[in-house]
Amino acid sequence: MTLSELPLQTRKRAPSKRALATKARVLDAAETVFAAKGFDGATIRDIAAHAGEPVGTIHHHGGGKERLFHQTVARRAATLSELRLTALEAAKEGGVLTVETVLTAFFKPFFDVTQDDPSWRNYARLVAHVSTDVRWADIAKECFDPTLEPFMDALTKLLPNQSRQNLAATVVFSVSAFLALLTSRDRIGAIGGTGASEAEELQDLIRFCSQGMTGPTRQRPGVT
Amino acid sequence: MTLSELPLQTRKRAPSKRALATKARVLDAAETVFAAKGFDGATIRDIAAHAGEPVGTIHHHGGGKERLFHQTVARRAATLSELRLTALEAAKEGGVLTVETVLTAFFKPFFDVTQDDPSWRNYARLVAHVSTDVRWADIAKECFDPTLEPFMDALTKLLPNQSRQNLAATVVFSVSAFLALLTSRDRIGAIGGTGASEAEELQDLIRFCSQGMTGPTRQRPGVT
DNA sequence: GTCTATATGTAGATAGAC
DNA sequence: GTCTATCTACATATAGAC
Repeated sequence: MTLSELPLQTRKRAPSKRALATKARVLDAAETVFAAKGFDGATIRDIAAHAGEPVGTIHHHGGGKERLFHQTVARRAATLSELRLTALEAAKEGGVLTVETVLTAFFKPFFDVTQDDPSWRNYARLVAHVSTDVRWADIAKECFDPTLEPFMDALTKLLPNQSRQNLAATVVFSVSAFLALLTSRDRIGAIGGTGASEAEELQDLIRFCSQGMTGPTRQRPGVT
Repeated sequence: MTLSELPLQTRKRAPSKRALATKARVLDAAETVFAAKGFDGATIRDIAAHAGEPVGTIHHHGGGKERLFHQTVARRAATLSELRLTALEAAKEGGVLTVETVLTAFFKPFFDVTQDDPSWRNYARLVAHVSTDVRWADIAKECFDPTLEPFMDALTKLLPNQSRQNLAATVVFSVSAFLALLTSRDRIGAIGGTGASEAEELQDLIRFCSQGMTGPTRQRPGVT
């Protein structure tokens, strides 16, 4: 992934308002198409058609397919990280920290924006692609791993008897379950019959993960 | 997915021994390449090179890219299903059924073959692709969902107070966590430091999921 | 910055000799 | 059944006019 490690922007003159709007349209279209078809299934032409722009414009703003993909993933990552860290801070100030409140701070902000905004739902599919495919490990490391650390630290304090390895495993399990929730609600419905509300399913997930981490035989450090 | 729903074989004359060997080589190569690069990233030429066969032969035995993919996924699915159902029967006969033993019967057979045989590890990556991408929902339904039902039934009996919806959700969470374990061990290691043994991580997973399923859960009025 | 036209490569698929 | 040669389509990318 050499290309993806290059800086996303080489500093030039400040772009015009119109140019920024075009670039936003390009990234919006790229987000939609990459989310729907993955990196290999998506084509520049497809993205161009979605953006209502000529093919050349996609290359001009995207700087090649791989860099365009990287930019598309990175665009919302900072916002997402901020939402999560803010939620974690709020949880810390709001009272006793528990495994459930930490997991809620991690999951709920992302979940909530996908409820309000369809483009964030697309972004969730994109994140699932990045997390699944080993080719994008560098992008995942850059965009998502840093945010994970404060949460890992909080969980480590709440579960002092667990090995770091076991905790890391359960966190990875939790994140993959979360992405499954964001991307495969239809599948849950197919197996279980008429679906529950999305909010209920988020509660199911948080309970599942926190119980998985603590377990009935271990002492819960606090009460919600 | 019209093509994938077509029967995989239209009955012809029995193929020669040599032809069967060639077809096996084709499917082996397809498995490797599809697992590594996904459906869109893989090319027929790439598969041909891996198989040491000319391009035309891949088409002859594969019947087009989509049918080849379908065949590749289906080939090991029956074996996998049998391993799992046998393990479930053995667990039933072996003593008291618990959530842990049911999950073990589901996870461990697949996990074990990936330990013994690298081609099964490739197959695990392939299964992850199929489970992730909505395009292959039909293939997943055909190859994997039927096996899921006896396990769902066993879990339903063990957790009678849970709604079917909640159970379905936790099963989907568990399966995605399992696939994460099979495909992203490196990632667990990256977050948690020097990794535990694979067997330990399977135990972590089974404990995580069974604890996640038991304990207080969402219940619904009117649901048995 | 934007758009048109085009260069260059490679994809999936097949026809027909062996 | 196996392999060669080839068809057609479309991919990424760029050069250069506006």
